[in-house]
Amino acid sequence: MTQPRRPTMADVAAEAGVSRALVSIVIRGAAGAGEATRARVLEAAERLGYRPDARARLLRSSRSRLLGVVFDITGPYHTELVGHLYPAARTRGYGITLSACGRAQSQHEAVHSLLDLGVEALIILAPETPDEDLARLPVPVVSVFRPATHPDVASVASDERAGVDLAMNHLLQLGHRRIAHVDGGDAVGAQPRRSAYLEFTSSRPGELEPPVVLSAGSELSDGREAGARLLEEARRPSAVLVFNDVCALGVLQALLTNGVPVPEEVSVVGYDDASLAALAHVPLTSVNQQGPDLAAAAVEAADAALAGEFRHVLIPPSLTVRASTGIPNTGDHMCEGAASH
Amino acid sequence: MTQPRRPTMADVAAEAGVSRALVSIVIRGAAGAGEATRARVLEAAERLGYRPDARARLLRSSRSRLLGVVFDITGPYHTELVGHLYPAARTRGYGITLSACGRAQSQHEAVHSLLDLGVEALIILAPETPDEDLARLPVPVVSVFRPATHPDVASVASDERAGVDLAMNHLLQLGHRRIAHVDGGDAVGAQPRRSAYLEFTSSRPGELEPPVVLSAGSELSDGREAGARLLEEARRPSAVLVFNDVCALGVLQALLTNGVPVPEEVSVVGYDDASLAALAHVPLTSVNQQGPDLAAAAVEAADAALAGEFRHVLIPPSLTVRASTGIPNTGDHMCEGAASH
DNA sequence: GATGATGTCTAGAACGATCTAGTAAGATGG
DNA sequence: CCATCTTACTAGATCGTTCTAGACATCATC
Repeated sequence: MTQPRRPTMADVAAEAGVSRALVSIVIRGAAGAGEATRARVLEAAERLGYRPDARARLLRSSRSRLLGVVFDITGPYHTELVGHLYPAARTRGYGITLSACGRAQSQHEAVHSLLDLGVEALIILAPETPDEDLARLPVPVVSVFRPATHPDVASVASDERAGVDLAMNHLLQLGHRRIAHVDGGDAVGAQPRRSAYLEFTSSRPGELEPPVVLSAGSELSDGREAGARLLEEARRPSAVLVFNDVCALGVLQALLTNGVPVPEEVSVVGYDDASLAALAHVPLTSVNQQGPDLAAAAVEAADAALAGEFRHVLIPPSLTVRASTGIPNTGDHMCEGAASH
Repeated sequence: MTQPRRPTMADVAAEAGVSRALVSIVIRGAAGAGEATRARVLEAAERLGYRPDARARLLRSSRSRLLGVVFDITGPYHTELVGHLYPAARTRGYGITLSACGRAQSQHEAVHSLLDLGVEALIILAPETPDEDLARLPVPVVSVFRPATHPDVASVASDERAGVDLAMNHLLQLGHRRIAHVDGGDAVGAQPRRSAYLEFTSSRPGELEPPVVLSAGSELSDGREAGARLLEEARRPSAVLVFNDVCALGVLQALLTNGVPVPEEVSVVGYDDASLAALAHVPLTSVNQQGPDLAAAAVEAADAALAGEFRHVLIPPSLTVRASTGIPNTGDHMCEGAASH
């Protein structure tokens, strides 16, 4: 049971018959070592099973090449994005440390626990803190999902307007004329999606009927309630664009349990294309925010921010069409399906 | 934009007019400082906005009181448990560092990145590595979800047998006599649930019909296929216990899309009581693994393992009854009309 | 008054890496 | 042959903590 002490650089140096400093050079892959000794040091390190100690490295080095990621453990889409961040960071030579926030740990606590570890930059998913406070942090910050307004805060977000346009054009081409929106209340991303919806509908007075916004939120229960209210509308919309997938699932439940078939009577479009979108009873058509692209852009933005350039990136989304959308069964449409991109 | 250097212990020491060592004592809350100076040091630290540097602390101290948590970012129940681990660790004076595994990072890599950081112990959710390899790691390991067989690996898991018994007794009491099991293939936890099911059914030959096991997996598609096969059974079971909630959702979809109402024709029980169980079209009755208890036990097991005691804990689960289970409407021994709506 | 227990505080050496400055040896050039 | 540049390497300081050993009072005990 006595565990042998973990080998250090000094051990490798002794094994290879060189100085600690040279081992450091070789391990980092830095210039300044001869080809023969480099091989000898690497072989010694291998033989001893040496791994650099992250604590010491973090403490001493000026560039730790470590990115801190703050995510909300309760947000289903957050964890998906975190999964994409690992490869994105790795290919750019960065490491990643996570800190989760949620009921037990505030975003503020998560941020500071990462700063204490000496991360070079922070990637915060859906930050709650105002941009100006983020700008005051001692390391550059990349705000993901929420576009930043402050010049010293970088941001990477999905192009919400483009996403809404994709969904609305899809419904329009299917022949829908009366399209409602179940919004996300004050959740991150709700406001831009709502205004994109309003602008889309009101800019096409000939093609589309006036906007119908049902105020909801990001939870399943919000969707259920909104779905119930949708059914009470005097002239029921033939399609509905919902704030996100979880909420859309609620709408779906409300419709189906009230005997309104989807998509025959009402088409439903979700947002996020989270894994549960495909899991729904009627698989959801949903706007895909391109997680891998968002992740790659976030790491690149962190890299640029470390060089002093604060980018503001918008990633164009795509639309994943599944079974929850179809041609409306009522009235004056027909043979609209001709248009395709 | 010039960020002021982060204050160190030396700064606090100078501000309070004491030595660095004393500041260390006060900050750690260790014994050996006078009441008056303790207050003075704390006030100086507060004034400068001092926060201890985790890197240096980790590097130097023998007891870092840091637990490394390895979880699978793609497992929906894993992230839920991670959320419970934060408060569990905090109340016991531990900190937590996460490392995710998944497509981009193997469990092995995740483990070693945490070891490089100097964690005192590892909590691994559903370890893939054999126990004997885990026992050889330089820090104690707590295996969560998978009971350990090795004496030098601690483990905390849900009592699968008790969970299956809860579900089966529930169905039995509702009047079901022919109960099938859709299993999880080779997923973690599948084997004990399957054998608990087999034992339960075969130990009650008078009350229950012989076991029907449909081999599946942990994915939605596995559930869909198993659900389709269930409908082809010569004598269709009136209830089915499914490996986990995701898979149960698949079964549910297969049943509903084939016009078999749940729970009127077939009752469905899931496992995990994940948040999506309540999100289903027909909310799932599911076995709850008591996440907060599992998390608390995992941290306590890590604590005990650090003291040399390797515990093997089983947490008793509970059953959350929702709409997917009900009285069977066909029965050799029951009247037909009883269960119809 | 010597002796030992405290209780409070400090100097300085770790921890294991990186970084700065500098040395020694050989190559290049006039 | 001397000056200079490059290449390969090393000694020792340094990052910000914790830890060990000990100093210096104060106080009780013999």
